[in-house]
Amino acid sequence: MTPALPPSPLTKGKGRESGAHVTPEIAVSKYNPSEIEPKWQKRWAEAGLHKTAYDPAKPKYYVLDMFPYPSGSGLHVGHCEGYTATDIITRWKRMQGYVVLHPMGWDAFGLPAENYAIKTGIHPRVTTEQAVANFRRQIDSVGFCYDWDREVNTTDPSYYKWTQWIFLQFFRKGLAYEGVMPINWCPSCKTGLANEEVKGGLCERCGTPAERKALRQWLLRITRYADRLLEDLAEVDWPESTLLMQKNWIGRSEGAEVAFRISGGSADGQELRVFTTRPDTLFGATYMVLSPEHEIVERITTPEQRGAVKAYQEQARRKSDLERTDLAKEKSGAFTGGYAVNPANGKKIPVWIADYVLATYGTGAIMAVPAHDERDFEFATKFKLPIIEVVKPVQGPTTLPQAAFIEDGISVNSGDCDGLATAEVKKKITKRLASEGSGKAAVTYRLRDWLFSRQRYWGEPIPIVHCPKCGAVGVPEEQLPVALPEVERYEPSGTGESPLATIEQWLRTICPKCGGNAKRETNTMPQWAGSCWYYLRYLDPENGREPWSKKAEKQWMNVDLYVGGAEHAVLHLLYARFWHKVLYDLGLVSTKEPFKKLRHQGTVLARTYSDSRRKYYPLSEIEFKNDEPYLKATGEKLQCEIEKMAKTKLNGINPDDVIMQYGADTLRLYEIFMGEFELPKPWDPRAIEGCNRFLRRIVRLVDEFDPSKVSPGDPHKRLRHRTIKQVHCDLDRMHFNTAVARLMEYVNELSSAGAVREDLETLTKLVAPFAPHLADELWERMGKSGFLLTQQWPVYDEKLTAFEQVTIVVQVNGKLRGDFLASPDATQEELQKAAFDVPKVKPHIEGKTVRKVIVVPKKLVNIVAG
RNA sequence: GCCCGGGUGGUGGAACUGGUAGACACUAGGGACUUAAAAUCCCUUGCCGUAAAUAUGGCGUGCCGGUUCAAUUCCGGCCCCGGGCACCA
Repeated sequence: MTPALPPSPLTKGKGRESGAHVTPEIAVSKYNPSEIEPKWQKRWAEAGLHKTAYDPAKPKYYVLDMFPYPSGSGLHVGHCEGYTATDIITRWKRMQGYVVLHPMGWDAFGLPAENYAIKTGIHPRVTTEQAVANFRRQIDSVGFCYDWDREVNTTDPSYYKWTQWIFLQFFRKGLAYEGVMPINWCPSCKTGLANEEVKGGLCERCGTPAERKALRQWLLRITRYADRLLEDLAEVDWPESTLLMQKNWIGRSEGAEVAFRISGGSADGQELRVFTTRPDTLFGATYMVLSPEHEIVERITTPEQRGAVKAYQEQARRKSDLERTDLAKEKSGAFTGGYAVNPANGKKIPVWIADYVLATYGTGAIMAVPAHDERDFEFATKFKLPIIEVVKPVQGPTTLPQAAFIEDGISVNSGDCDGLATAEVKKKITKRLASEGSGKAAVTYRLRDWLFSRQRYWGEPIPIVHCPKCGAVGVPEEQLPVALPEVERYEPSGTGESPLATIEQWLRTICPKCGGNAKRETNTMPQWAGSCWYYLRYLDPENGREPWSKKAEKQWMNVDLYVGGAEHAVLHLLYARFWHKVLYDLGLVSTKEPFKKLRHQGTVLARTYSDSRRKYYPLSEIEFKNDEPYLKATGEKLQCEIEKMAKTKLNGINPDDVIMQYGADTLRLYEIFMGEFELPKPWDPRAIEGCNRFLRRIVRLVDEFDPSKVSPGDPHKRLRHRTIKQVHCDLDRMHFNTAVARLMEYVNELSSAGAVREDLETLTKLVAPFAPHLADELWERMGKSGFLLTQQWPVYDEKLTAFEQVTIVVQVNGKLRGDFLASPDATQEELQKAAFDVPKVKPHIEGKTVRKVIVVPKKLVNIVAG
């Protein structure tokens, strides 16, 4: 029934030289990944196995990795973790009959290549090409099943032609506009930064403190989509923390806009509008604060206060973002001399300026309610401004006058609102303001428009022509792409403009509208631009007439699973969602959201070794005594920590080295066996060994297959079905580590108790998504033909996954005292009776009264006695 | 300061909606095979006791308290680590 297996190519391996004195019969099976992995990669490529063609007869699945920036240092094991996960899912889905789209490409515009060009004069295109080739080689060596026919590269003119085309659609809809405004400027990168790119006052990329600089810039009106970017988060299956970050970044607050009338001075009678989330505290507004940059400051300031106000404005201007955030603990400000009237009670209140009020949020002005806002409280205390309580806690004592009471409560000192609850007062006052024409309900967002221009060379040129007569004119679509010209030097020009501004020949052009002389836009797009729509280009990468066809979009969208680092939780994901919504409005895509399910891989950490001066050393310079690290050269004892992999910390692991030593299948297996996919986890070079051993045991199992060693029949039938079920369910939850553990248990059992053919075939199929090279090799070795990717994923029979007998544990007063075996169908009465008969249980209930017995079917019996 | 994650053996980590804590793996120790080594296989490995042959009692999931017959899991308070935000009115 079971045919004898042909001799294994696996048994050859290294043994070619030793073959002379080792007879095949007693050959120890060898697992030689360096032989079988290239062999199968070659066969897969020759068969075009990973090419995807849409098939309406099959369900579709779109699995996307965040495409990498091809850096010069190559792929690291952190990339491989996410790619391994999506590869496993892809193979698993394909075996289940899905047609799976799983592409890869390059986010290749960016600063490192450009900075390298500035240093060396080598064109970024050249370094990028080299880096891409290296990445490609590395990715292929891990055996990932990407459909390379769909490869995209954001720096390819045939790609950025469409990035520019999309920009023009934005421009046409009024979603891209020019503005001269103080922007975040990184003096080191010599370029403007979007709000999202400044972290704690520092440039996100290089850590240099950001400055303010007024330059002509392009902006995208992302704020117009704030509400939809928020609402549609309800449709997606994303990590809770990422959803929260997006929500916080958009920062919607509901409240009211209130108009205060200025009293006295040259601005007498003018309206001063503020935004507040607490209109209920209007009676407690005892002063107002404008941001130092507010346009009305000029007119409201009295001659006596002019000096102080000017000085304060100057001081605020000089403060960098860093100082405004980190160091601005102590409140500061200046009185303008002007007054405004509180519309609630007609009282005149002073108007101040202070930099704790931001020019860019709300209306750039606030009503200050020191009794119920911490910041206003602090400011009022410092400048001795009146504090009037208008909200009392529903019960218990208030925090005043020691601290502001910021909770909701019951209104006091608020005229006819006294005694009402905060929520009610908010509505009542807003309504009244509206009827008096001095206010209305309002919503404000923290989100700002997206600064979309960079003064850099290595990016997509913004396809705009500046004409003295017609203004900014979009480049006609048939003239796209506006290609990057060759330049002599890559440095930004002295004026802060991009190097493109120095290429006269390229710069000068004809206005598409009037035919007069005009100049090209010299700003380029930020790196995020290309990644805002790459997932759409994969659908139809060769299309020369349009960015993608409607048909392809309908067939493949949404992305069913998107995997990438959590560092993109705000930037890339917000920008891509924004573009997608604009494309939706243009009728170019049919879904509101691009990425249905999103998961982040956890960061891969590794040990670092540093001396007392915090200088890092590579493993090669370290020796271990009693497991403790010492520097070989000096014998100094080193400090060992577990940190994120970084070049500077010398703790990076190159997948090439792992593949050379253990093979790609072992690398893949270890990547996902390390720990839970979404959590950070340390790379332990020793633990890889276990994964390699596991694969070798599988090889032996097949190699030494001997049906006579196993008990008759199909002894592992239930275990087999249970294993299928568990692996399947774990993959569904992306719990790869436990799926592998289940496979290990199965292999352990088969190794000790022998296997039937069915076991080996099932095992090979189950292992295939994880270790595809080895699986295909074993499949062939078992006399089968074809690739496992085209085989059917094993199916389990639910009935057979149940145990024939289950262990029932017996507790007395919650403490484990014994156990017994029972049928899973045993009744509660039977279980209870059996529990009392367990010998070990008896002494614990002797002489006691049984008060209660709890029986949990298939699990336990708890006897409560006392 | 606020908002999220997370604290489980020597180590990485398991444990579905409360029901045998420590699956699976690594390390370490012991043994088998071998001329030897590697590989492989078997045993032990949370801690503390009693017994020391099979055995057996207690403690134990960051800390303190609560709910429950039963808590790694639920609730309240606190400590530590990682990430995000940081005057957003």
